[in-house]
Amino acid sequence: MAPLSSGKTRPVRLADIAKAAGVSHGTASNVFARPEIVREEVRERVKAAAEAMGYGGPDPKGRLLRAGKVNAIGVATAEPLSYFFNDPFARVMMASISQACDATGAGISLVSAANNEQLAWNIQSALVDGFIVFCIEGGSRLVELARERKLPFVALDLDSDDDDAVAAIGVDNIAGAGLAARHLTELGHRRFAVLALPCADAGFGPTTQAQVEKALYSGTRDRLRGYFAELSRVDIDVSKVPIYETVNDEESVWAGLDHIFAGAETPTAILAMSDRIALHALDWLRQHDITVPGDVSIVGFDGVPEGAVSKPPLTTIVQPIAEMGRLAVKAILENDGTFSRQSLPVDLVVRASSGPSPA
Amino acid sequence: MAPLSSGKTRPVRLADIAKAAGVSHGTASNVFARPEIVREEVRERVKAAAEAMGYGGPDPKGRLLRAGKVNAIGVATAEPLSYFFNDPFARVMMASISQACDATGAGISLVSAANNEQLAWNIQSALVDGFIVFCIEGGSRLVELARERKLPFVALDLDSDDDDAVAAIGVDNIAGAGLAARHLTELGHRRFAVLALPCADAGFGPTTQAQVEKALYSGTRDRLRGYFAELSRVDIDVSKVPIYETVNDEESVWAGLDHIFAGAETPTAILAMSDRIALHALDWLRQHDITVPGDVSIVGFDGVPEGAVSKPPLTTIVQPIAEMGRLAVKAILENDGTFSRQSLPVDLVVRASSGPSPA
DNA sequence: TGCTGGTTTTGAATCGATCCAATCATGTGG
DNA sequence: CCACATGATTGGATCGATTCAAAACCAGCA
Repeated sequence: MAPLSSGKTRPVRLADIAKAAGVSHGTASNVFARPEIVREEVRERVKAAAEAMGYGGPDPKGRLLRAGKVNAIGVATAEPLSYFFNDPFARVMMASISQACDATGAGISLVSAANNEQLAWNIQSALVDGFIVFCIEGGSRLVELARERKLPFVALDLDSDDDDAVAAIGVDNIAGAGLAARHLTELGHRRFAVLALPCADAGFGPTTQAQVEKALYSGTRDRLRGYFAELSRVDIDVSKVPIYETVNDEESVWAGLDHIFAGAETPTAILAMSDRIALHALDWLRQHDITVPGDVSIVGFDGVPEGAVSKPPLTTIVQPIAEMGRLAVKAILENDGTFSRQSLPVDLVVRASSGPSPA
Repeated sequence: MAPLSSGKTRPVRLADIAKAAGVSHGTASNVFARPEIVREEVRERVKAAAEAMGYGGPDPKGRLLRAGKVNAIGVATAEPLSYFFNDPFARVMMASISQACDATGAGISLVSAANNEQLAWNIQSALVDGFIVFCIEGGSRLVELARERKLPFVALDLDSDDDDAVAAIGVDNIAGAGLAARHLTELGHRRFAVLALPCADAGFGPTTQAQVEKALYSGTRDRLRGYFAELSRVDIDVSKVPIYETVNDEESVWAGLDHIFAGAETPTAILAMSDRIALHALDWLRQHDITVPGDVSIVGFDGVPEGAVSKPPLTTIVQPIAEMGRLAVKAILENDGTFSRQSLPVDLVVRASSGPSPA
């Protein structure tokens, strides 16, 4: 019942076992960190003491402060954490990021929060050597927060192009979209519709080229520019092409198709700004007995694995997702301050969702 | 060129800005941690100094040591990190773990390594408050390592039942397997085959009941026990039921089916110990023009979402994956030392991969 | 002026390790 | 028997913050 010896058990520290083994804390530390430099007899004595006192090995918390490096990279998003495991694009990207981390022995910390104060705190207190930021929506605030930490970071998806100071990795959206459109025009299509990604945090519904030009998210804007540049080239009147802004989910995509196919002149070709949109569209078309690619052709964007096994398999613009992940990890770990923005090439992969125009 | 003023810039510390602002480090700390208790004038001065010197806010590394709690849980596996994003079961589990973490504001650290020394180090140096261990294969070593850290931890999947001291969350494999078998016997099936999960780290190939009884992984063993108990109950000679041990991938499952259907008396019902096995089996059967459930019925185990959209949709034993994740996170965060092992109930979900016996 | 009560600010102690220059011990060659 | 190289051990300094008891400050009042 002595005031100090009773009470809750404090976890054992390195210093405790050093004292118990009758050596200095320096030596005790060496037993764990560089066992070869301490005499066998002493080493055994210290290890025995550690065992006896239930010491769990040097606490990384302590080591961390001294070492400076966490050896883990943070992956941040404004979505809930489960986004990383549910969204197809995120999953492929994460798989490639984790491969790169495995290769270098770095760990991964998932950072997120749906609500805002939480998010700020999570970013501010994340124990990481750098951030990879998923800029899907509302990315700018995330980037701002990450940058405030003054840690190396890269944004994935060159979303907010207003700020050239942020390091970012993305793809050439304009060229990719051009590829998709050209593929369809070469198949003879003349009547198009666009299922767009979000332009801002607003919601979904029909929109116009002018609206999209003002879009908050440059990815959306650039893909539309790519589409339209190519369509204009073959004298299609882009002002007549319906554009429907979705939020990348089933509900908004289906609403978009309801809207698009309600018109008098229905399209024979659909340009979808993401594979997820395209896959939802495929479901809608099947349910409405519109055959693909017989009646309507559709081309996606991203190149997620689901596209390869859908019915029919999806023609799409594939992003070099694995390469992007690898580069992002490399940029964080070998951060030499020189990295800035980088735009990777994309590829058209023709599968069975596109075919000659019916007319 | 003075020896101290030149050279590489050291990151700014809280103490630096305290000095610059002419206050003590204690006050400077308060400016960030409890702004309301410091006089406005001082607060602004400190903030201005921080801004001017490019201070990124209090470094979590420092805070951590004092605070003691990391506020993150580690999820460990012996597989490569990408396992978390590629394996269907792991993904669903992770999604539910991450939801639970989101709700409490905890972060997630992914810990892994394919090779062994790396793994040990990764576990030993992970900055986490506790571990959730995925015991798929080679789980015992992982559990050992995790336990050595003397942190709270739970094993998912009650794999190594030899050791009752480890906290674990799993399902009643015997009852679940029984449910699967009974469902098929009630449909009139008499000729069975079993596609098993791994028994040990060995490889794959045909095996026997006696072998499985000695299995390293109790999950595999218990599921077989559940199957056979039920089959015996309706007087099926289980010694004649072929068992093929797979490694849960396409190659081994297909090899298993090649083997099973090479025999004279082919089964009308297949018991698959995982949905992943069942889904690969579905592919094999389709390629061999064996209709499901016309010629052969199949029942899986796990309840992954892919099973609901396969062709045909998979009859399976669903595990309460979400509940398991929630419980695991709770066990770590509210660790009061009382938690031990917990076995959750499973459900039979009948879909279209099972039907009456053809004969 | 001295005292009281309240709000701010200070600075030493702490968290748990690692690092490194100095010290101590031991053995070898001259 | 001393000088010196080699190897093992020590203990103070450090990493970057937070905490809290004590001191300082200030205003109001007798």
